[in-house]
Amino acid sequence: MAKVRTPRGAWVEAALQAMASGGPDAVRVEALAGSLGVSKGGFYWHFTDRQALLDEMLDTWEKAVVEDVIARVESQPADPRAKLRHLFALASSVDGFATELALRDWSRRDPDVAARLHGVDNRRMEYLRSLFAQFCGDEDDVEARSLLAYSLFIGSYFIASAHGDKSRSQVLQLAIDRLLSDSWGAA
Amino acid sequence: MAKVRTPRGAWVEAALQAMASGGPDAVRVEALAGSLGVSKGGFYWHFTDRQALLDEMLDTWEKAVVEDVIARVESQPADPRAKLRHLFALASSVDGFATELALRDWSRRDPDVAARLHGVDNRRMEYLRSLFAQFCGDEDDVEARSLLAYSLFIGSYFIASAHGDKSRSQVLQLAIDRLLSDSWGAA
DNA sequence: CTCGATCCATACGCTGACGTATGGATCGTA
DNA sequence: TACGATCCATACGTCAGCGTATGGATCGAG
Repeated sequence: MAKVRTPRGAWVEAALQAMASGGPDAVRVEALAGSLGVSKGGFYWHFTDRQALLDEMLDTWEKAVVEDVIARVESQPADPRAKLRHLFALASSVDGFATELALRDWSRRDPDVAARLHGVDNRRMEYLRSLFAQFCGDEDDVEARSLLAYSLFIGSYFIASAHGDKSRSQVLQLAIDRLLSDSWGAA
Repeated sequence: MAKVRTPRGAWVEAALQAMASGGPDAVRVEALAGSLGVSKGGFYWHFTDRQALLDEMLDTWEKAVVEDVIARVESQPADPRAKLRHLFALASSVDGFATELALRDWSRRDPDVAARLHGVDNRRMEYLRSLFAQFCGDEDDVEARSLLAYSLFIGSYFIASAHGDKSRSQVLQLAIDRLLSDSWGAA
């Protein structure tokens, strides 16, 4: 009756789950084994040590939140504004955002992780620029809007404040509308 | 010769420093004692346990990054736009931002910390609203700009991407100029 | 100089987590 | 059924970190 296969991928998935809910220090071999219903015996058959699991976990995550997301948005033809709204919708629905926050915190202590996040930020910002540039003439405008958009994405998951009688998603919508507007005056 | 006084405040300060550079799990009693040049013997004279130190540390931080900052901005008379620029300048210069990021990460696992951060966010957003409302008629505009401004503050410390030939502070300036502009069109 | 208050050093017990070693248990295939 | 490949259980050694206990060490006041 005992399930005989706990494949490599199952450990990685459990690790991402633990990372999301408890941060890097919660990714403990014995705890993962417990959540998978097995003992840690098998873990050391798949992985040489804990670090090997962390590396593979980062590989998996990185691909999922950059390449896969961009591919989904690009898969259906639409104008750039619609793609940006689609992007935000995808980002807002990702329940795995906790993982990203945990990784960003971790990156401040681990140079390897920091380098990976750096790459993720650059690829995302480059994609944002490419979309904004399609309806935004001024180069400075493109850069400012891209940074504001990305900041909104990051910040909206961090900031825990009330907005009076408006819901969080309503306020987000207001902000996005303004980021997608035709023109901005500078102060 | 041996320094006889390592006051309570010194432990709190060392804890904040450790929090900034290594996160909550780096706030270890024995490590703090080491960085202060003493053994942990004295620690348990001041504090009942590690949690007591963490609580006092949060009290100290909370006051420093909300009340003290607002008081500094309000201390000199200026128009609301100048105050907002002052606020951003202060925020950008704060070297203790790493502390804030570590606390935000921690808050996802600790309800008490989460409640404190929630309060901090509300007080800061309320202050932003009060400033934007002074030159911004529409209520939705005030809310959207406040959230974007706060997101920019948070996000700019997280996002690690290059901006071509422009420096990070230049791009930030571009974004702030737009947040302070007279009017925005909606998409 | 004495003495109590304040602060520190050292040694200890305990727990949780990593990694190792070794002997199974289960599965696919012939 | 036999057997090798794959996966798991258990016990163990080691180490880091918390909290405790106890005996100092230093300082200010009188």
